[in-house]
Amino acid sequence: MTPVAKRKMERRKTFNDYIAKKQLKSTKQRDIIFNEFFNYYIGRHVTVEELYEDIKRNNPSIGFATVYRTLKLFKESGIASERNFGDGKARYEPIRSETEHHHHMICTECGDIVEFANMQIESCLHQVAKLNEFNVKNHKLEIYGLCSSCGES
Amino acid sequence: MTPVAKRKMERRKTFNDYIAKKQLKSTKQRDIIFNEFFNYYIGRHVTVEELYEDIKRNNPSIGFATVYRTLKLFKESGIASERNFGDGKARYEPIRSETEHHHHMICTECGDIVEFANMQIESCLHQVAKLNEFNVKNHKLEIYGLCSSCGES
DNA sequence: TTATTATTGATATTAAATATCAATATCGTA
DNA sequence: TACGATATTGATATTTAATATCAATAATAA
Repeated sequence: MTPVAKRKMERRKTFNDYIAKKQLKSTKQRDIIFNEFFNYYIGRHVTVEELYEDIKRNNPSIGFATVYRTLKLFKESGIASERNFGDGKARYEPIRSETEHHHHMICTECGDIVEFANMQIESCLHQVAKLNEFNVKNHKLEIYGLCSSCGES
Repeated sequence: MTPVAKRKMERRKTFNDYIAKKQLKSTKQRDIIFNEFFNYYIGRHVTVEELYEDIKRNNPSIGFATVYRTLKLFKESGIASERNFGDGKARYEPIRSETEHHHHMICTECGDIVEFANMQIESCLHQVAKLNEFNVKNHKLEIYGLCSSCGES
């Protein structure tokens, strides 16, 4: 099995476990949204509206509210994360790995998003938290500026 | 002159310069809001609504829209920064120094905000940006979790 | 199969951000 | 100091994303 396929199965299991634990039900709509989101949006940052428009093309009967609620469910179950890049719209992104925590550079000119990970930053940050006796659950680092295409760096 | 008083004058000058450059006008309302914001909200993170309610007590004639617009002006002129801690409301904070860039740890239980600065994180981050030929204009790091009072760290 | 309970989709509501606009204040200039 | 051009103000309206509501429907356990 390829690593990608393996990861896909893990996510599905995590989601199923969450469904079971919370005594929720698995539905056709959730399956459709799951597949669309995790097949086509790895490494991307999609708004509820965008995903809804996308899914509607092949599944016209699915409602906006269902997409909205399902993305929240993905987030709650730990297989997706919610991002906010300052344009007033929440964005959702599939979590690729349990361990790797990545961050974003957002170009304020063209909207392009570059992802990066940096172990040193991670360790500094946990050190700072430890000093303050702060129990870290989550963290985000966003760099705003001009990407290589838009500005002389 | 104390450092605080000096900083106050610098901010005022920055703001006046911005006003002049953009051919805006200086008004009583802007003065009132300026004083309230920079006298009482250093190190704090105030919403438009909160500042409006505060100012209204001594200046009942000032409108919400004016407070809203003036905080935007502070931000544009570089003397305040806008923050968003995930509760859907924009918060404004006076910028204390031109050089020091600080970040936030937000307790998801009690809402308490602890500020911190870390040179090593700053330099890592600029290094990453340089590698990607990304021209940094701004950046934010937020750590979410439980503060020392709310959770066993 | 049935009873129970969660889900769905359409729509309504909420709340923050922002736009509108007539009345008014500011400011450079005569 | 008065005038005219222009920005500002404050009340209110509008927009928009997020969320709540609810009757009809689908999923699951017994």
